[in-house]
Amino acid sequence: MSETQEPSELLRLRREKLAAWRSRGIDPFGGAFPDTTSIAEILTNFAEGRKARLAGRLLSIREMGKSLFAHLQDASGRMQIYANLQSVGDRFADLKLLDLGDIVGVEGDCFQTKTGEKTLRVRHFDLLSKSLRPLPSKWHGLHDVEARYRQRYLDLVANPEVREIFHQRIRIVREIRRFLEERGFLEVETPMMQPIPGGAAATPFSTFHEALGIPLYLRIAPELYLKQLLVGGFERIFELNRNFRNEGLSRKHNPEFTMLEAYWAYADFPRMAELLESLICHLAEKVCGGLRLSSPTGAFPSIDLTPPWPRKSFADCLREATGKDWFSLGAEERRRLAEELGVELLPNAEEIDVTRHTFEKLVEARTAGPLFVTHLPTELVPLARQNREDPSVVDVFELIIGGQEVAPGYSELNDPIVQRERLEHQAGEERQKLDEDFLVALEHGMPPAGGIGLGIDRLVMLLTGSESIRDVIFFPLLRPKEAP
RNA sequence: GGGCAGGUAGCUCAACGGCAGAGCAGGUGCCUUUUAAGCACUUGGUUCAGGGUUCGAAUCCCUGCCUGCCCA
Repeated sequence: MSETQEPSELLRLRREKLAAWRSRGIDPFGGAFPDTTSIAEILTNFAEGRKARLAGRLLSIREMGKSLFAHLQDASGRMQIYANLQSVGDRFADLKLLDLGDIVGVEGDCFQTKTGEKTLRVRHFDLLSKSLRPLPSKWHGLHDVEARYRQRYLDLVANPEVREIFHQRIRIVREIRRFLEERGFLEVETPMMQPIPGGAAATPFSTFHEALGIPLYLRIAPELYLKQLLVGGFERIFELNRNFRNEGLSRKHNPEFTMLEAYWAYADFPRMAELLESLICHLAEKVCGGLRLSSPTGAFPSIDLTPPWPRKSFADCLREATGKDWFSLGAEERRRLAEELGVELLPNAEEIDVTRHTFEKLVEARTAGPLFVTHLPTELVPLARQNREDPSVVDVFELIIGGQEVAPGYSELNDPIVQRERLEHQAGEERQKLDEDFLVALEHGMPPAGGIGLGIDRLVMLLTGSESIRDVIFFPLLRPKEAP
């Protein structure tokens, strides 16, 4: 709202009511209102005549002459309140100055209306915060997608299903921490600002440290630091926090996103697959109430997480998808085959990217899963251990659920000489930066270890049936609206 | 970056070349167990912005901004 413009009548009237409260000697932005009970608790342990104090936001008001019904919403739910001339006496007139959206504290006793609704008869009330702007429609909620993301608080007030998704997200994150801690993993924190952004292939955000006079980058992955902690003697660690990638926005991408990485010394990738399988099943049962998920995009009928989940090699997947023994074909044959099967390729795509895109399009996108795809080509995964029998593949898995890559898991590469070569001779789009400090650490000896990464936002999308990453991040990045 | 769809009252949406409307919210009045309360009356618009076509534009055209979806 620009300063010079005449405020709308709606806003003007609310400010007039604000002044009316003040003229009655009441601060419309009141102080504390302690010792309240949650609405959920009162409704659960409801008793006729029970005394209670509640605080929350007014979501509806039904005036009826000398009495009034309203609904109050707090963090735990909503409850009807009732007041009449007898119950609040002189202050009944003040009730007329309340608006939808006002935050009030009430005190009174419980009763049931003749239709059976559990209700609080108000004996005393305080205005705790005057709302100067109207709430979204009380039964349509807030549909405007842009407003929902830009003013998430309105989305949360008006749309209960949105609140529920974020509660689920909170439970998922909490359960991940508990699950790992119960198994002896320690949560650690490593740098978010790194001199060399390593551990993944992505464009970083850059910043600058004035005192040292050096550029720094927001991390694209914590991997190289977590491995240094393995070198230092930590054996089971995880980090569950934000990564940053300076890339486009989409249904599946937000520039900052939450990632779990866990490392387990002396374990290997099959062990990590078991850990991940039991973690995700645990989350589904704990948070979604079962192992059957609906596919968020609607691309698959439903997803059954009942373990054990199948394991299949990358080569076998491609053989089934293309009908040919992919890796025995020449580069030209692969490209031709991929294009015949509808994979779009850039003319200058490197060989490994032809394989990668073919896999993504013909296997990943079509797999409802869950499926552990194992033994990816070595060039695709520079930080994983090569297979003993076949050094052209690495001892890793890629977990696919709902047509999406959900989590990678590795037998980590701990040979410093091979690691250096692999980082120096990378090809294709997944090229990573060389971090000398990391290589020196490996030279001091890193125990063999298994590692996993789990994108939390996409996991939450999957477990809550959300179609967009913006529905599981409170404040997704949007282009800022220009000031008028 | 490309394609498609969209942006109208606080909210949810109509009107699609001919008076800018409805429901809810808001205001006034009536109403002491209502609950999408009810009844009566009623306020509220830079139709995203700018330009063009036209007797006349929310509507058609162009440019820009923002959003969503699909593709890269």
